[in-house]
Amino acid sequence: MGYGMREGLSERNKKILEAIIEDYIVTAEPVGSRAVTRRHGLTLSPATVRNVMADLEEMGFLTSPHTSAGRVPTDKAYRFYVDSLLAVGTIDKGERERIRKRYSLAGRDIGAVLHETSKLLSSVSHYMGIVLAPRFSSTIFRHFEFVKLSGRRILAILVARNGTVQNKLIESAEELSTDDLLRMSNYLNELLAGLPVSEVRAKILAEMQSEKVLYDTLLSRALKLSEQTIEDGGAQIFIEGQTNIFEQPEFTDVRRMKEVFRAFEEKSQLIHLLDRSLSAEGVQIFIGAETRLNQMEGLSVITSPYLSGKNTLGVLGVIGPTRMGYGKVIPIVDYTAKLVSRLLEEE
Amino acid sequence: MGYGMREGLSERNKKILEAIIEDYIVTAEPVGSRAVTRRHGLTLSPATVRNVMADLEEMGFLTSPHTSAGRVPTDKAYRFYVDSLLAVGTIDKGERERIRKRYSLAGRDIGAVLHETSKLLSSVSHYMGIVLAPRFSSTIFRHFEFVKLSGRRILAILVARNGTVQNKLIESAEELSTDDLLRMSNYLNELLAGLPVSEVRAKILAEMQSEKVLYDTLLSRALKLSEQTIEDGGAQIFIEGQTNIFEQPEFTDVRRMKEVFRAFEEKSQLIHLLDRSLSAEGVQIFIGAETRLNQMEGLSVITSPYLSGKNTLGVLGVIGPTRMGYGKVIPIVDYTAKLVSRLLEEE
DNA sequence: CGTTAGCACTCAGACAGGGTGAGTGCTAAC
DNA sequence: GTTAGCACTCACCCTGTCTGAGTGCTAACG
Repeated sequence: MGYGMREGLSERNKKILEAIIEDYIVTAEPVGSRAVTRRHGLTLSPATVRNVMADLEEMGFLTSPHTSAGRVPTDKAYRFYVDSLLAVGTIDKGERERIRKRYSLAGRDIGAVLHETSKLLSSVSHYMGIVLAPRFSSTIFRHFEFVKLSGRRILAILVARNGTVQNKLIESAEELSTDDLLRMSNYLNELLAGLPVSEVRAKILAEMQSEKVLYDTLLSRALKLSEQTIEDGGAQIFIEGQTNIFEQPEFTDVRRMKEVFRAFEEKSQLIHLLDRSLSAEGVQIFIGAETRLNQMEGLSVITSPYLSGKNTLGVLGVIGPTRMGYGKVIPIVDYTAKLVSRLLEEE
Repeated sequence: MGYGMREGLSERNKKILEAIIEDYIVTAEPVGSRAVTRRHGLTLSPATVRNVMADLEEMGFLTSPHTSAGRVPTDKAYRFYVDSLLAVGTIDKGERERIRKRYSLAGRDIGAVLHETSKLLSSVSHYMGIVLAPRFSSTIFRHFEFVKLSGRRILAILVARNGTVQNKLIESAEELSTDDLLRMSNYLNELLAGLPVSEVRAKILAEMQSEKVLYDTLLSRALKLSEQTIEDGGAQIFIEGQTNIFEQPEFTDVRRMKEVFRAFEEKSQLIHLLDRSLSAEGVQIFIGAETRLNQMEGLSVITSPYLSGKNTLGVLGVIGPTRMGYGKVIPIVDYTAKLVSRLLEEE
């Protein structure tokens, strides 16, 4: 047989595997030995290719849906392809221009930028675009404000330096005057200035113990209220272009479709997946089962974190079929992540 | 023929039409003459029923998909059914209890309540739940705040009396001190106190002309900035349970499904539809083409506005197949609308 | 005259059989 | 090691047949 050490593929075998994968990516149909010879002008006969294919199947790179169909790449094949075979293209200039232009409208609002990003990723890749927004707790505290709505109903507003806002309705034990609220705000603003939001809670709890506060009911009340306000609102996620998967032939089956949509209805799992790639550097690729989500069979995820300075803020990416145009999508995700990073840089 | 004046259906014909519709609602399959006699213990022979069915078809209440299938109700039939035949059930006590309980967790935050509502409508009806949130412009002004983020970047925050918040990032022409911003906020808060948000813009424009302002650059700047802030953020809409339509046999076809999901991806049309029923009183029903959305073929919408006092705030409802359990869903929508109204009452 | 039984007719859907073509694995020759 | 040749497999398509549900019409009935 034509391969040397275990799992080491000969050059020729790699070429053939690559041809099969790329053929399958465009046709979405099992690839036969004949098709492989036609494509990529391999000067081999179909019979030879068949021998190689049999080997590749044994090694777990290919399967055939039934005896007389061609071969289909497995997740393992895609993994190998992405790691060793794929020449990641560069994003072409026109495309880059188009992407950049889309942002000129979005303005500076971080939410708008991220929403636009997910739409953009979807429309450029023709798959689904996803963006995990920065956790509020990863921002820097900027401003606290209590607004009295009526009676004991108070709206607490928390502003971060990057312009994101979190607000919560709280019901205080007794009615407070506007003046009291103002003083409370001032106190908290001073106390918390410049702190990462993630540390705010600890700071508040610490302060509660301090002598100064123990004897000042107003301050202690302020702390109590603010403590109620701070709660990570949960990760926000933008998913766009879900209907694009209707175009993918492998999902024309209603059963599969159902599964996929169900998976996206419950976003928490997806968030979990994105969280995992939050700490990674650069583009990450999850193929099929590697996502560790069982409803994601047949789907791959390409992600990249985006940052501001050297702080990782969130993750963006594309979800598509495992049979995805990796060569094109990877640079898109990469470029977009860098662009978003730049846009959010100057806080 | 057995019917009197034009379009006036004899009692018997009504009974038969009703039987057909109700049969079709549960089976989702064309109803044959035989099936009609079996159900509802009509003491008629199939042959007689066939005659009646032929008449009903001619009148536009029924169609047959092909010669030897049974009959299927048309939109017109559902309309007639809903208007004249349907005995609207009452919502049973257990159900009511279950619904009420769901809200105990949601707290008072208006966004949370509405989101919960759409989920609830979906899960109780087994169709899709929709909620159109109140337009921000329909709220009462409560508080303005400028927060300086960095350099010339300012976050403008607008709080309404009901606790909703709108914020916008603006870039001022020149750098302003925190003090300046505070004075600007105070000025605006005084100026706009108690105004409906819809009138705020006009007020600002009017004030810009006043003498007092013309000679005070700070004030005029404040007005300019605030004017940039006020823009109706567009209607917000919650849609939940989209995957429920996978269960409906008439949508197992991938083509149909695609259409429906596409329709919901572009929400503006849906918003337009809900806007129309905003001014109506009580439960409204749109059957198929009555929605005036062509992708909504085969779907009906049941809506009801919810209010606070006598101010209409928004609309909520259910989207399901025309072949929907109207008798059950109508009271659910009605009850939920009343409940939500009560929850949002005490601002 | 409305109602009904009977009957011929229609048509979608299920089923079976034959043909086709793409593709395979094996073997023997190059 | 490579390739031509060949027998074989199997999904898919096409076709024809059968079945059953349902219809419309007509003639008889109370």
